[in-house]
Amino acid sequence: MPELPEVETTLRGIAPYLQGQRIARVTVRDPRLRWPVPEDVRKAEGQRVVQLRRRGKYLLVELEQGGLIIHLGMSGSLRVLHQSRTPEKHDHFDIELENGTCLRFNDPRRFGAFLWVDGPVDAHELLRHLGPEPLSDDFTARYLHRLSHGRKLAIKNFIMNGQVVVGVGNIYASEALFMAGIHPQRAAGRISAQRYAGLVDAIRDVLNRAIKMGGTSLRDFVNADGAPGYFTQELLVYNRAGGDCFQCGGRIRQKVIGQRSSYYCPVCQR
DNA sequence: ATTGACTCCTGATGGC
DNA sequence: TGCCATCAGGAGTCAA
Repeated sequence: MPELPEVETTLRGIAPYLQGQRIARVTVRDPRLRWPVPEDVRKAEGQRVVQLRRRGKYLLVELEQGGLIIHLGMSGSLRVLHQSRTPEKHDHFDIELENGTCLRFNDPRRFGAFLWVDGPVDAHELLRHLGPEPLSDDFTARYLHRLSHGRKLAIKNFIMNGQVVVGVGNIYASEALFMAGIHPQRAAGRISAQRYAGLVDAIRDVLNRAIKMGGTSLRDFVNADGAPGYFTQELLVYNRAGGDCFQCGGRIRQKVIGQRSSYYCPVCQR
């Protein structure tokens, strides 16, 4: 999926067209997503978009009364259409504005979500237990170090857990751990405060740079204009199994950790 | 409480 | 060309 940088890229791409505009119609063409799309989403019709925000990998559409939550899942994308286009396969829903602009959601794997929230959009249960935003001041080495105390799970799984920190998915977890020189399988509780400081810096740095490049497109991520992200060419280890480590010249390895492919340099990462 | 396995689904890819 | 296995960026849920 879209990880934090891809969701942020999507947000920045669609926000200018949505903020302050009035929603004319919500059309659900195929409600089969991660959870069936509720009829309630049509409560958005006639309402003005007060604000568009991101929380972790969730896009939040705050309306005058209630709001919408959109998650891109693994293969979802949102496109802004300036003129009408024939819906294609996997185009699950449209949010049409009074000014004629249309936001169209496509998701082949159907792991995405489109939900209605009564009341404040942040109050939804899905968002209740999320950890801090990695680009906020709440995300510190001290916080990570304390939270990891005594925990034996692999550091990669630890930082990919949304209750620990949001937005770090499989690609950027591998990248940040390489940058910080930490082996992805190291027990989270066996990493010093100092090394956590390096990891926090690495996570912030890789996410910020990826946002600047419009995200990573391995196969299907496209932004609101339908263009891919360019961070793919900046990846240091992800998807580079067998390639040379840019730091030591050794061989990049691929290993399944917690059911997900992980990439790392066994020499540089301990 | 913490952890790991399983699950949802379609599509791309590679081997034979 | 077809068939089959494998893999894919997420994350909720369940069982141990």
